[in-house]
Amino acid sequence: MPSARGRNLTFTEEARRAQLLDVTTELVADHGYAATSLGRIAESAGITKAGVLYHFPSKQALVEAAHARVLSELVEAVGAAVDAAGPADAPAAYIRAMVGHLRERPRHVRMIVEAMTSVAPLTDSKARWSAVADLIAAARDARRLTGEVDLRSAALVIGGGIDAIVSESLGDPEYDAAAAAELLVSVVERGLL
Amino acid sequence: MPSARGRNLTFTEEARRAQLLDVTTELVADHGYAATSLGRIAESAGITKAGVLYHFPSKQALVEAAHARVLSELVEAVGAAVDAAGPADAPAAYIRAMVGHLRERPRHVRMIVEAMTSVAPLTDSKARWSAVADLIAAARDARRLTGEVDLRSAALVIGGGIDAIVSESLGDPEYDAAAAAELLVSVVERGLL
DNA sequence: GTCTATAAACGGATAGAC
DNA sequence: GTCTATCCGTTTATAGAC
Repeated sequence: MPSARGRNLTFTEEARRAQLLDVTTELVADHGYAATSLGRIAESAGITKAGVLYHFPSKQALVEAAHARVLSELVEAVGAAVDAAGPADAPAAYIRAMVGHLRERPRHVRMIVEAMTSVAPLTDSKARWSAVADLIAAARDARRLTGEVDLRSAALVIGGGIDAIVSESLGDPEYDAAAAAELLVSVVERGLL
Repeated sequence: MPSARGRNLTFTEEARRAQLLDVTTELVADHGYAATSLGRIAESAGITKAGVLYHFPSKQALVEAAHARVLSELVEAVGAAVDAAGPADAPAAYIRAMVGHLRERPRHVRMIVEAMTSVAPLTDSKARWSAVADLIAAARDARRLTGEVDLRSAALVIGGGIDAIVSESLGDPEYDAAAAAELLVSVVERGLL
């Protein structure tokens, strides 16, 4: 597979890049974007600033790459769960997969938040809610129900609810996020939303 | 009223502080915490960096003060709306007041987000959801209903839903946030949640 | 009360050796 | 591929004049 550098990568180069994405995700998640300097990234990876900049053209490019990798992992996991469920159960599967995946990856959550607020503030919100809205519409269809509520608002509330549940379980590992996810599922299944 | 500086403030000093809180809120909301230097704050206020640091001991203290002012304005407005409503209607009043207040103050929203992620990452989430949980419990009591769902999770989902609605209306002023708020209200009134 | 001037450190990024 | 060395801009904060 060709890479972003326009040629094939050696194995060691590939390994370095993966390592840099790892340490960047960890540092940005734990200390924030602003507090994560190239120097700290280099130190954590065991090389120098210049060494880091050989693999990625800039700090921003590196952080964006780390962000993209975290995001693609999420959409892959959730997508698989949704596909495994039938259309009628897709919304429930989505909620459970999102909460389940993110709750187990606190650093991924913080990485996403940090990247959204510090490097990609213009992330298109529609990309997220419209996917959920489609799931709800398909589920209604599969169950031969006529929806009463606005799909966009329903999808937004579901997304916000998921975020709040995940965020809470990050701060309090004792919190039963799975039960909270079921609460959200029950609301969706009962028609509102 | 005694001030944080331990003595009474002159009128001009009070005015300067208020002006600095204003410009700081504006700059942090528009450009983010990291991109808001003391130099830019000073320039916007028409004084110098050293002048700013006479009024506030550090950049962080200034931003925290601006954050606190925005927050207290929010809790005052929402608190008044909740108090004006009866206990039975308090949850609905809370949702409407939150969405209404924040939708009209995009910069306050961004200021709060920026401060939460960059200067006060350890904000106690319980302070927010427990207040909402209390409102729901009191409303159930006033309506002689027995709640079935976990109050904490219900409060979290409501809060997350409000955040998502407000955030969406920030990015798309055409979006009918008031209607979305009514959707959330109807969910609460119908028992779940 | 606000300024000038400056300290002292840190940031990202580049050039070129090896 | 990674390093050393360095540049240059920017940052917060302080000292002391006015």
